[in-house]
Amino acid sequence: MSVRPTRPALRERYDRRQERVISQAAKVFAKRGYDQTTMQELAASMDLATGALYHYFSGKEELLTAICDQLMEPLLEQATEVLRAGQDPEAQLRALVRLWVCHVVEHRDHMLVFQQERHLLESGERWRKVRASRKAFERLAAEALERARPRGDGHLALLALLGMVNHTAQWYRPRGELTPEAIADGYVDLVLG
Amino acid sequence: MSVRPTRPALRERYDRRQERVISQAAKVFAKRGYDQTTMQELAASMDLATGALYHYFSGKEELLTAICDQLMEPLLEQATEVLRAGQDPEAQLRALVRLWVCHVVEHRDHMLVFQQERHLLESGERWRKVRASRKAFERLAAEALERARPRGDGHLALLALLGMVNHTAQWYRPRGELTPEAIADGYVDLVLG
DNA sequence: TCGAAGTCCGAATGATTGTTCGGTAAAGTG
DNA sequence: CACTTTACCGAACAATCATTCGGACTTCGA
Repeated sequence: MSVRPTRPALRERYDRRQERVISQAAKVFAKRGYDQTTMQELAASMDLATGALYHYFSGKEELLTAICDQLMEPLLEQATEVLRAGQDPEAQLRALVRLWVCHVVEHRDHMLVFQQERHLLESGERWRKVRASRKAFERLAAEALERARPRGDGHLALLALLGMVNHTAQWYRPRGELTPEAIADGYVDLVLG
Repeated sequence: MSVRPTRPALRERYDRRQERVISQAAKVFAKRGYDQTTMQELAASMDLATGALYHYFSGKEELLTAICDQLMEPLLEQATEVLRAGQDPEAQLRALVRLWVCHVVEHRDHMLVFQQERHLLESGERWRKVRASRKAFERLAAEALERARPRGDGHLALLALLGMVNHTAQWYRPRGELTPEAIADGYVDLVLG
């Protein structure tokens, strides 16, 4: 039941496989829905028996939080990095939104699952970390936007930007005409007028 | 099992109660999630026994499609109305977005349920009508936007607008500072530059 | 007022499904 | 090579929950 190996040689493999399970789960959950996906389906989709999943996770819900963590943590980290670079405000905002859109696009399945199960976030100790990450990221975005757009009410602009970027997960297709960078630039253009 | 009364005097009451059940279901589903809500909980939340729900719907999934219909149909109808009025392009767009935001805000629960269960839309005969309504509305919005914003690539602007407006359901609170009209105008300002 | 139609009850049911667990094979370690 | 840890299997279990259904009560229409 979800016990990380002691032996160093196995630990790496364990971690790698665990991450693969998370990604695959995100893919299946995104397509079929979290509740409508049975553990058996999920296991079958990665050529495992149902019991095997419990080597990597204590249960279905932990799998869900893992998906959210795998989504939010690298984003928050990279965003902090970008804003530390200290370019001029508009360049910072553009860099942040580019990073963000790229992340959404690369983690489309994670995003869709996250949005589907948004109602779980509203309460429950288990979700504290995810809630905190989301809030922290939104604060970074708010500050970057405020600096790049000093006049006017930034509040609605921020909400609009959040809407655009998050919504991107719903329509973006890899073979589409727009690159993630072009999308991000388009969004920033809208928001900066 | 979901048989509409023959007698005129009862038909009205039946329809009224059915609508109330739909709205209440939207509320509970939005808060707890569709799959995580049991029929017993749902019935209890409206002081009914579980069996009573099957007077109005043949099953849980029909309740879900009813929520989507109750959301999409009046919107599509009113939108068509607004665009038929034939003002100048920008006024048309503003009117449409106002209508749209108001609708989202008044049917917040419906919207949240709709978004949660978006993955069901992707396939299944049962969802054809809902899919068609959504597509029809998006087409209206696209045309209105195109007319009001003749130069530039309207494609990304449309997607951005869809994102903003739909996302509104996630943060809007009745006691907030922004009125639906102010929100709508803010969105249009962003999109028209 | 009478019979039919409608409304709702709520316990029982049948199917589904998350999770457990005893066992087997494989791989690391000394 | 022993032997311990790790990886995985997959049938069985226990719990949950959508749906059914026979009946009690109410309202309508004539």
